[in-house]
Amino acid sequence: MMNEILKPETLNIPTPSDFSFEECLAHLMRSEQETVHQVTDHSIYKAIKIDDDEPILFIIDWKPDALHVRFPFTTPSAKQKEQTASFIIEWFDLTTDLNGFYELAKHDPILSPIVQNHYGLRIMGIPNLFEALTWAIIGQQINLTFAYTLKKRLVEKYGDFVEYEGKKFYTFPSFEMVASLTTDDLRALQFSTRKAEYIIGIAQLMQGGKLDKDLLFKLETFEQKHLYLTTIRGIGPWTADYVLMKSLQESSAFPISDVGLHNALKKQLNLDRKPTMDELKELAEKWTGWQAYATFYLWRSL
DNA sequence: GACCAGGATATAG
DNA sequence: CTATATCATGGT
Repeated sequence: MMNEILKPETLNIPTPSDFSFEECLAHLMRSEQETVHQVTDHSIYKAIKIDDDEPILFIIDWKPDALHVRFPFTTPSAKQKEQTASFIIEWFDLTTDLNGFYELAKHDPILSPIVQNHYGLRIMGIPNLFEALTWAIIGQQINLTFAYTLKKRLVEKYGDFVEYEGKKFYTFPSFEMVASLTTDDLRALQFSTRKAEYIIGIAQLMQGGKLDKDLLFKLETFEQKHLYLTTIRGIGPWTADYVLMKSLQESSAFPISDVGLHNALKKQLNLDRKPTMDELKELAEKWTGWQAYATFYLWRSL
């Protein structure tokens, strides 16, 4: 049909009934310095690479009950459409059934009000494993504002981009690119020497085929994945949990030492101090299987 | 001007 | 094994 040909390439991705696009948007808009996506007037703009090709830009809008995806810049192949769809499904964690978590939260005085305020929020992931690892390492022990500054410098210097309507849309730097850098290259962006070593080391590990998502997926248990990650230099318990939560969709991942988590609990429990490790463990017992969602909602409460 | 940031490691005791 | 210094710099 004629208008079938003229119709721009689009993609429709159904969303669950308890999905809140606005809550997810609020998460994506939390930093002015974000460089790997942009939100304008309730539309999300993002560029990704598929098969190491040129970046593909897509725009996501939401209308009940689906995400509508446009490709303004390219006419995507069937494969590109398919990969974009899988990326978005992972990004918004659309396959997780949240009923278990919401049921649990009803009986939890800490989570209950947060879930009410942010109902429909899903864990916004970082499907790209190298990006998740790098972002976690950047965020170690520094405030989020500075972390975003460092990420912005890295992305704008070593990422690729496409231009659309006068704006640049960056993809996160590839591990191949970062594997070829020296620590001085990252020191120039004000990374600490240690973090530069960690990030380049991980990039080289990935380039050598010794670390990727498939490899982690093949490990049977959560503990095995966690152990595999923490044997890598620069990846401690917090980073492993953060990455398992944001990139591997492990709902049991629990960055228990996270400062933001501590501050959120301090606020919710009206404490004049941060919770102790014993208190954290006791609270989290009720969250078994949903620690990642409990953490993500607590972060949101800050 | 301390002190803390979405920690991890190297080194010392 | 546990304790402590170190990292780089922005925000408070």
